[in-house]
Amino acid sequence: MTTPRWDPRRLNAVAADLPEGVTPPGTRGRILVAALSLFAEYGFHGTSIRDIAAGIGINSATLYGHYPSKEHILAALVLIGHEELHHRMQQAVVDTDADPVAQVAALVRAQVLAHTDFPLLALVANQELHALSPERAAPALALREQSRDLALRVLRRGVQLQVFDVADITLAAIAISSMGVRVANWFGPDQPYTRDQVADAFADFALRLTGATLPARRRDPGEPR
Amino acid sequence: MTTPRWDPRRLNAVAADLPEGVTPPGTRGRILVAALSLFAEYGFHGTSIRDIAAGIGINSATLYGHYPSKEHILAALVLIGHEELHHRMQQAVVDTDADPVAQVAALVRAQVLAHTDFPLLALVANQELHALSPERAAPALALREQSRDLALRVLRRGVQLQVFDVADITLAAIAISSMGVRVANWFGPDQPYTRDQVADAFADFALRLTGATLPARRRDPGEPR
DNA sequence: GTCTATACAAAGATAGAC
DNA sequence: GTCTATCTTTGTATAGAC
Repeated sequence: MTTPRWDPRRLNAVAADLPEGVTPPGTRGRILVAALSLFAEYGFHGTSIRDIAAGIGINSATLYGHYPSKEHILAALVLIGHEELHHRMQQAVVDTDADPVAQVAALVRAQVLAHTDFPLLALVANQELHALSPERAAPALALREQSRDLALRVLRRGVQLQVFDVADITLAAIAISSMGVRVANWFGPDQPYTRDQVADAFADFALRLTGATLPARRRDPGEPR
Repeated sequence: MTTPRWDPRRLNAVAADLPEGVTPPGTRGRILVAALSLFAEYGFHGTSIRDIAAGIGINSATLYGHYPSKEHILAALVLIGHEELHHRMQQAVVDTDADPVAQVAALVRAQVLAHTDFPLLALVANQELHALSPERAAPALALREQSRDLALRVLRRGVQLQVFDVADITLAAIAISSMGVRVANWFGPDQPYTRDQVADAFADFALRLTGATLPARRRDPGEPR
């Protein structure tokens, strides 16, 4: 790929952003951001080292002064993406008290907002991880497992406390996280929802899915069910 | 890519299969199946024309006697995938009576089973569509829109009949379909669920998500909520 | 329909000057 | 740190014989 062959259609997002504090200074950081944008749009194999260099106006050879290979650039992005999600989910549990309903809502909100705030990063982290060698994918996979365990623990506890009514917490966790993962594919300026509207709606969906008892809402007051 | 660089990790599935009746006879069909397997595992750009040819023991030049370009092979697969899903969803509604609850369950079951039965096809249709030029992606996108409209119509009617309690049917439809789309990424021989278990569980999840009134289940009988 | 041979472009990566 | 130049491999695709 030298020139984009057609308008981007893979996602509905604009600027390529990285979370605060993780972008390396100088050219290293600019390489990362340019690669993020291209990997998200065209995929790892659909992006050449020359595309990345051209994106920030440097020579392709200069790239190798900062990263030893194209795969190392992807590995850095994939790790940042997984770290950001895991960090937010951990923080969500820390910031919430021991009520399983509140914990599920906080986890789903955290996951959704991570995907609305950094959709390109989420997309690359999820969909291009397979292009990494096992050794370089391992750190991200370890984080992914920790995030999954966190969600499973919250669900399991809610079932034990009889707050939730789920026959299989593994399937429930998969279903809930699936809703969140896909947010990166459709959230963006071409649709009418704010990040908080999506986070609230999906937290509600997740709690309904768990069979948690919720305050009645959105119906005409007094209308019977 | 000449030799696989590492074990497949992108999905949890085995044989590359196409729906009955759509596989072209002879070499054309074998090309399609080989390409399906490779595109699913390594992506469109991660797969070379030589890889596909080697997968069925023919010369790469022979390929061009059957398809004019690599992109045409992908376009054929992407279209088949979207047709299969759309066909199953249409059939699901036709086979179900006018109860919105039954219709949602049937639609979700159809979507889940399409993804459990042809996970590689679903993955390629969803994740590699972006590699097609707009003209060649258009037929699949049209089918996708029809499938989405079908789901929205069912949801809207359920809300009007006050069977469902959803504040925003668009977000509900996105959440429900997200659960189903992701099935292709995790369903396979390495996990303990059957296709019907997943379909049933996800149909249940979807109905809970819509706020539909459901028969009590899975709780000790008589236990109050 | 399938092969051999090959053209031609693009890709990842390195050497060495500034 | 960045550039020019270049090496080498891989990729898409075609020509023409069998």
